Parts: sequence; C-alpha cells; structure tokens
Amino acid sequence: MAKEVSNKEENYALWYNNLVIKSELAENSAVRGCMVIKPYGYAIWEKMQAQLDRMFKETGHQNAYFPLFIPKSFLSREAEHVEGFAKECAVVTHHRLMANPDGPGVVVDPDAKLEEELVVRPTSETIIWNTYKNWIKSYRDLPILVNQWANVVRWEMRTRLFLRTTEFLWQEGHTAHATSEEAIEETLKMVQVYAEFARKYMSMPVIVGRKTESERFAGAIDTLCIEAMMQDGKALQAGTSHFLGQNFAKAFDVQFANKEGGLDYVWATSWGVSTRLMGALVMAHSDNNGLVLPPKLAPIQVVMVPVIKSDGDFSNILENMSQIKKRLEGVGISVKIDDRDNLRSGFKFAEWELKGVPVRLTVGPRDLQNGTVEISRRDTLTKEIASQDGLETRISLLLEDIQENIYNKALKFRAENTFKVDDYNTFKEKIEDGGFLLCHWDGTAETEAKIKEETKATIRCIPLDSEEEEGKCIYSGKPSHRRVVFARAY
RNA sequence: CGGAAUGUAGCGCAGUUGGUAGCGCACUACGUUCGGGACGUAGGGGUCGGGCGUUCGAGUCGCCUCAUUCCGACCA
Repeated sequence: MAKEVSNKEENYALWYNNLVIKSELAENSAVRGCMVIKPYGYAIWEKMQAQLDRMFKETGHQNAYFPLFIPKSFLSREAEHVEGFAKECAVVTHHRLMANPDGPGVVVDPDAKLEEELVVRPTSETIIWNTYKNWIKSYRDLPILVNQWANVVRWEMRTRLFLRTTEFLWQEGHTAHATSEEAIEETLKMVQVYAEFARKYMSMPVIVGRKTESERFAGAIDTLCIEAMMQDGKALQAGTSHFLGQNFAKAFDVQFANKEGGLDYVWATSWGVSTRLMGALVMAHSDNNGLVLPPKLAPIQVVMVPVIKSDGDFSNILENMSQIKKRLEGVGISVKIDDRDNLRSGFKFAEWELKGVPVRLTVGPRDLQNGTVEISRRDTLTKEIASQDGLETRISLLLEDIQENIYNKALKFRAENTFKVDDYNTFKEKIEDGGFLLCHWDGTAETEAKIKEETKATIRCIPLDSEEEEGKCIYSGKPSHRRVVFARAY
C-alpha cells in the first residue's frame, strides 16, 4: 500500500487517507465532507492544542465556551458578517422526529418546527458579542481576553480534506477592549503568537502580513495573517487575527462607561487557527515515504523496533529496550516500543516512517552483544550505530536538530521559490510554476481582481516587515510603495 | 451550482453477450521466519450505495435518488 502512495507525490490526500486520518462519510446521509480523525492523527492535533493553549494563557487569555447554535437573527446584525457567511450555514429548523406514518423509519415531526431557526455556528462572533453585552458595563470590566476551543460548520460548495472540511475543529479568540489602540495591539500580538507557533513548533516558515480589503474577514476592519508555502508552491493561509473595530459592539449594542463617565462602544478582535494546520503540517514536510513530523508535535518522538532472531533473544531485547525507554522518558522524550510479534522489522520500519516518527531506534542481537543501538532519523532517512551510553543526551540533541533541520529545509524551499517580478508577462509565466511572487501593486481592488481572473493568483498578504520601495504596479503601471506577495492558494 | 468520473468484504479492485459474487492486502489459528515492506496451510467476513422498473432471472439493462472524488465557480 505504501508503495502505491510513493508514486503520487503530489497527492497529499493519499497520506491523509492511508496514514493518519481518514475521510469517512455516513452513507446516505446529508453529512458532507466531514472528517474522521484517527487517534494517531488526533494526537497531533492535541499536541498543537496544548502548545497553543499554553501560549494563549501566557498572553493573558482564558478559555470559555459558547453555544453551538446561534439564533438566525444574530447573524444578520452585522451586515458584512452575514453577507460573508450566509451562503454556507447549516440551519436547524426542527427539534423532533416521529415514526413515519407511511412506512418504516422516522420523519421530521412537522409540529416540532422551531419558532426561530438556529444556525450551526460558522464562527462565534455573534453569539459571543450577544453575551459580552451582558458582561461589559464599565471600563473596569475590560479587557475581556477569551479563547474558545470548538467545532464549527461551514457548508462550502467544495470540501478539501483538512484544508476546507464542512466541520472542523479550531480555536477562536474573542477579545474586547476599551481603546482602539489596545485592540490593534492585541490583533498584532496574536498573529505573532501564531507565527511563533508555526515556526518553532511546526517547523514551518510563515510570512506575517496584512490582507487586502477583498480578502478581509467579513466584518473586520483589518485582517492580519500568516501565510505558508506548501511543497507544491501553493500558498496556505495558516492563521488569521482580525481587528474588528467597533462593528460588533455597535451591532450588539455593547457599550461601557469610560473613566470620564461617558459611554463608548467596545473595541474588538478575533483570531483563530484550525485543523487546517494539520493539512499545512502534512503538506509542508511530507516526502515519498510518508509524513515527516517535527519532534515538538510528534505524538511519538522515538519508536523502538526490535530485531528478532528467536524467542529467547526477543525477551532480552525487549528488556534492554524498556531500560532505554525509561532513560529517554526520564528526560521528557516520548517513546514507543513496537513489540508486535507478528510483523517483521522491515515492515515496522516502513510503517513508522509513514507515520512520521522523527527517530527510530533498532535493537537486535548484535546490538545487545555490543551495547549499541541503531539510530535512524526520519528527516534525512540516515542511520548510524551508536553506543547505548549517553543515549539520553544524544537523542535530545538529535530531536532538536531534526526540528531545526526541517525548518531550514522548508525555509530553503520557500527562498528558492520566491521571486521578485516586475513585469506582467513574466508574472504570468512564473505563476504557473507556483511559488511566491513579490510584486508592486497599485493598491486597488480592481487590479487585484483582474490579476486573479487572469492568473488565479491572489495577493496573499502585504508583509508587515516589507520595506518601502518605489515601483510601478505590475498590472496598471501606477506608482506603488512596497511589494506584496502574490501566489496561487489553497 | 456547471463538467467529468466513481460507488461490489475493513482497504484497493475485478466481475465477459443478464444465469444467483471473486482477487490482492488486511483479519483469525497453527507452523516456519525475522538487521528494510516474509511464506505455507486452514479459516471468517457481502442486504453489490438506495429506490422503482424491464426480465423466468439484475452486480450487470433503464429511470430516479443519495453520496464521494477530481476540475471549475465559491470560500474569514
């Protein structure tokens, strides 16, 4: 099965399907494009969750939980917001089933029609701001720094495993502030948290930037984002942080008494990342042998595979391995001993590589005799024989090295596929090969739309750290002061 | 929502001009193996996505329907 996978390097979905996670659908149901995550895959999400949660708490946030169902009317309070989400909402209209009077099975009880329909949250701004209204009376109640871990549903026309599923898991931060400055600062702070997470933990380089008006979140004044490059050269938006201004406060009438005794509308932000990050992780690092997980997010960091010659040796080897396991666990490394006796070691090697475990230790009769162990690293697929002495330090350093190496590899790939382009013909040629194109743009939505129409490339973001540079718009020739990032995106 | 394809065992598939369901992998048992995806023997597992129709007889033909995948359109 794995051999088949390796022939289709561009088909990341096969890895999802065969290795970690599986897209399954209830037959004959209206459930559409909802993923089922296998335990091993979910463990990766849990690792991400745990780290992000730590980072949110470090920046002063608390977790809370709000309802799954949103009264339909809430959604229409903010004009742009409803426009952005109206076309992809699942709606609850009834609350009861009954035995089918005309045959077997059950039907919706027509008498159980809801007074007001409920929308399954596509995002929680509305229901949260409806709640915040009751929480906020005075400037003393501010800021509110809340995060929610939840599932959301967006009934998009087309799903793509992990990148755009109908139901997905995410976190959404919703903060309320007394001043515009404070909210803007929060927006910036959280996008930087995402960038740090992507770089340090996912080993995935990202560009931090600002969305253009047309790519902005429905209801936001400003949207910041992190953009990553996948191995096929396409861009993937991996996280967003929005400055919502007073839009939602006004829509839900959330005012507070300021220090001066006057009434002000609250300033808001929202920010989120989702299970899309798992798609990013797969597409950023995988190779033809399967997943390559960064050690910091790998559910299993070290897998130990015994090589067995006879039953007698097997128990000796297992004994030796569990000693090593204890030592490694003592320094905080997660270790799995693959003691399945019905599989050959070669099969296990391939299987753990498929699952992306960063380091594999092989112990056989030879090693037992010599006090050695074979160390294989997933990122480079290289092996070496090492002494069992001092293994804790050696493996700890190796895990750090792998973490860094796959980051550098991804960074190098991005650098090799990022180009400054100054004329439109070159742009049209280059964009076919994928990658990021840094170009001048006149700042108009019209130009942006034209380029998208003609090349399918969009402005991924205006990098926050972009330097001022005078130039001419690649499309219109009008003056421009900085380059923006164009790419085809997922 | 447009175009194309697909739906048969857990997974991947075959199934001829219509004749009552098969292969590989996986699974179970036993044995031989084990330093890069082992092999033998014996087993278990199916309302052929669903419905209606044609027919003596439908996995196969017709109509409808549901769902999936890919390409578009759409998409904080």
